[in-house]
Amino acid sequence: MVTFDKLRGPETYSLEFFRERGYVRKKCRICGEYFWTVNPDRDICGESPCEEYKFVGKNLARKQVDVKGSRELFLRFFERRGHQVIKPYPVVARWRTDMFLTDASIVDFQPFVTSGIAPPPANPLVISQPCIRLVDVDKVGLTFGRHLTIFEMGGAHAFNYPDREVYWKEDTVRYYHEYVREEFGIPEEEIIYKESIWSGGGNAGPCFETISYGLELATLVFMQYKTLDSWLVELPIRTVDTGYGIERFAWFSQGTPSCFDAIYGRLYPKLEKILEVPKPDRKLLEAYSPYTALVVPKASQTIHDARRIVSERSGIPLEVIEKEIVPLERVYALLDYSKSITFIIGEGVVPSNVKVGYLARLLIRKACRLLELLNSGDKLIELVDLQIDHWGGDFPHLVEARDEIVEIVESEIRKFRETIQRGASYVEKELNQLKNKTDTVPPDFLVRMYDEKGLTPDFVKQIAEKINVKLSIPENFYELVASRHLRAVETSTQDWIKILEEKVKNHPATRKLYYEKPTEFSFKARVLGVVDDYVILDQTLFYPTSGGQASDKGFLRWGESEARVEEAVLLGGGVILHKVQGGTPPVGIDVIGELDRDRRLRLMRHHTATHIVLGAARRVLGKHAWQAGAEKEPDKARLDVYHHKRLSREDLNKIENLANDVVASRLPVIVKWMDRNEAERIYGFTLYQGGEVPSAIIRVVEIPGWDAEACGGIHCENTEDVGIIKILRTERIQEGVERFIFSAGVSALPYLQENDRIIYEASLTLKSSPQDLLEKVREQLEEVKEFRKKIHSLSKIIADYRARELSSRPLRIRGVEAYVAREVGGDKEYAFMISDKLMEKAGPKCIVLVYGFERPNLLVVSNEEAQSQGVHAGKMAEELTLKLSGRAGGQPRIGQGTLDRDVDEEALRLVVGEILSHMLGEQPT
RNA sequence: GGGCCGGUAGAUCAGUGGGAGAUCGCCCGCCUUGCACGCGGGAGGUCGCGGGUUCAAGUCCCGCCCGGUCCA
Repeated sequence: MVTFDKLRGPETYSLEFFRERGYVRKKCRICGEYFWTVNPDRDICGESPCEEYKFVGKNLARKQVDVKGSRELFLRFFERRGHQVIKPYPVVARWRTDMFLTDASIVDFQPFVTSGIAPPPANPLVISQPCIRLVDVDKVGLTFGRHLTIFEMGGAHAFNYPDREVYWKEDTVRYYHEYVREEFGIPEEEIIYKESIWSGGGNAGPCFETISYGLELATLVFMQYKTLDSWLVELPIRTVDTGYGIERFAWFSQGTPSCFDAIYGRLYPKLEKILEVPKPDRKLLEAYSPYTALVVPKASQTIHDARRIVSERSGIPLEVIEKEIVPLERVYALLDYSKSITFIIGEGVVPSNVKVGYLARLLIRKACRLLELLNSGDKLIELVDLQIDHWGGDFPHLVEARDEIVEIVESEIRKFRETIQRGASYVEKELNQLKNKTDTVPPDFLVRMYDEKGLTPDFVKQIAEKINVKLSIPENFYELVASRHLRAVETSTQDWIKILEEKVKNHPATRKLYYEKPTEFSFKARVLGVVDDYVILDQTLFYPTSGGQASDKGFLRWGESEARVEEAVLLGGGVILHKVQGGTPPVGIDVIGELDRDRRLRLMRHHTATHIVLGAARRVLGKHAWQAGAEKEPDKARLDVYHHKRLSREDLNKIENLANDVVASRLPVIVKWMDRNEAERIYGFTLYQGGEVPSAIIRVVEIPGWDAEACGGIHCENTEDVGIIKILRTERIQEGVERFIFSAGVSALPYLQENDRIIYEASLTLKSSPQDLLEKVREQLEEVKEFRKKIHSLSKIIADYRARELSSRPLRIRGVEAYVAREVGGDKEYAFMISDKLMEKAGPKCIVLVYGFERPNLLVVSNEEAQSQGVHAGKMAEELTLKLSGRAGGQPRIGQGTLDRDVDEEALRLVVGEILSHMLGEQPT
């Protein structure tokens, strides 16, 4: 074990090669880092931000290359030096659970190769890997292309095993030196090697950052440690991890003002048509560009600071920068974002609010906002199209996926627009309300808008300015957001597994008979151990819960005894535990294991059906319909897939039909163990629908011409064995993920029968037939509506009639008229109709109605004149219930309540009279 | 996975425990050569679903469904 400090000494970096070439070790007077140079007078390391770019506008390289040229030059150079060229991996790192996007070429080989679980596809190898990094997403453009969210990393990799050394530091540096000398003609005094330590993804090692003319062109990493807290532990496999900046070499070779000119130079005419941003004067750019080296993407340097520094050093006034450069920077960022979007969506990522989908959404929204600033709000699709054209030659999968990419990006833009529109009107309303009450907007308003409506502070401010509300964005805005999300850390529920693993660690891995004899249902095995209720055998046919397939159940028998197997559990070390009920067998004897045959067959059908449905979903919905999760039980299975909109009835029918076509086609289900690299080569990365598979040899389940997945499950031998696939229902479990719940073979029967029963009984109840049921239900609903209307109009007629009747015999007390009635039926609406009618006449009056069939309800209404004389309807209602029964309450105009016991009209008149006299007596007029 | 906001007429949304509303759209009529505007009238609602509290729930509480959004 060593510490990071130990790596900092000169001995780590001192090479024979440097001695040969006359390199000396110097310390940079600006950043204080050590670097190697052949020029003993040099005292600046040359890397940004210590020095400005020295190559802009100059023709320093032996040849000029674009991205493709740069990539080819790099690959061929190393191919000639014994490296095998490997095709690039996806930018979406689906083979890893610890990261979403491929952000370096070495990621392709982590963790399986670098940790020794699987061999590399070749050794040494060379690859040009598209990488996506979103850490500096907001600074893209400011550095004129030194930072990109998407770039190609030229990786020359050698994996050094204890028994096989390929090459290490000396050759790595020699290769680099040769490359820049021979291919680009960079003179030795301009090739600087700066010492550094690289650390990431749990690994670390010393490295050289190579610098020429102020630009870091490559990083040469010697990965040889695992990081453990602050300690470094030696790895058995030392990995040469070099990253050559393919775009940076192109930029340097062309000497253009920005890296974007080098990448997209020939695209500008088309681009100007789309965005209408005039290209600034080349002289201005060449004067400005070198100083963008001084911009560092750190929080300590605000965008404003950066602009001021560049303005001072370049002598270009801030106003000119704002007017000429800033719009261009936005165009640069848009080029970069739209390329990232194209690549991510092109690999089937569905924008959402979770995981990698969230990153895709973030990029699309940032791009939309930038386009709005350039008054080209609706041009993202055109940019994406442009990117597909531009990169389609080198990455043909983008062209194949064009329609899907466009559809998904369009759908996401639409969602964003809706969010913005909804949010804008909401903010305006809220702010207008605030404006009436106070001058200052409370600080949590911005946070609330961001959290609840997804509106950024600058957007809210924009709206506020429109309606003349002053508002300032707090410096610590994102901290305020974060503080809203403080919560308890989730606890691990896997502790019991760890305890069991500890208890069985001395047992050998259980032999998996279920793979050797997937069609057998009974077996003989020896009992190796018993832990609590768990039995350990030397071999087993019981398939343990894994890969979403539920465990087998059955019996263990020995002598006259037997125990029920409730579940089989696979532990980390490969030991399978059989959880039994009804006693455990003695250790050392032989037992007969017998599977619940019906259960196993149902599980097999559901597992094969899951692969078939996934294949159908991918064909109907698109290649983006990756599996997001799956579970197979005996009675049903569920499959979650990524998709950007709700499944329609039509999608569902298509998928169900297609799946059953495959069932009926009698396709064999082929299971084979394959070398990982070979399987990836033949089937591609769609193998990993179920997530990462941590081994060199993987089990591939293939339905020829339909689906192939790395899968550990037990399957039918032929698709026809599945019987039938019935999709029972679908759910949207979260944004961008749809769930299919389906049942296969005999398991589907109870669901179908239940549906039949419901329809049958519904038909019977409605005195209809299953065929006419739908029409009958519609008719009945119409009828109910009609009846409602009829009741309404009849109520009106009766109410008017009753009102006339009542108006002839009011109770008169001190000039106030009281109309009292016990209505035999009616509802609240009817009672109000009577009251409204009676109230049409002038004069102080109140109305007391008891109505309703089952429970007597009470309504008291008092008009303004009566109220002014002291007749309070709410209080009257309350007092009525006190004298009679029940409870009531209300306001001066209206009182309502319920009586517990019925009351006849005469008694009611009497009580109302009493209360009214009392009320009027207290406040005599 | 966790947090927060929301779901009321075809659309956009008000709604304070006590009678379900506004605006636009739709239909009819008036005005007009016609259209738009204007005027008058009308249709359109299981207040997401299910429980609970209450004399009384669109409104308060709980659960579920659906949508939005932020964080990991």
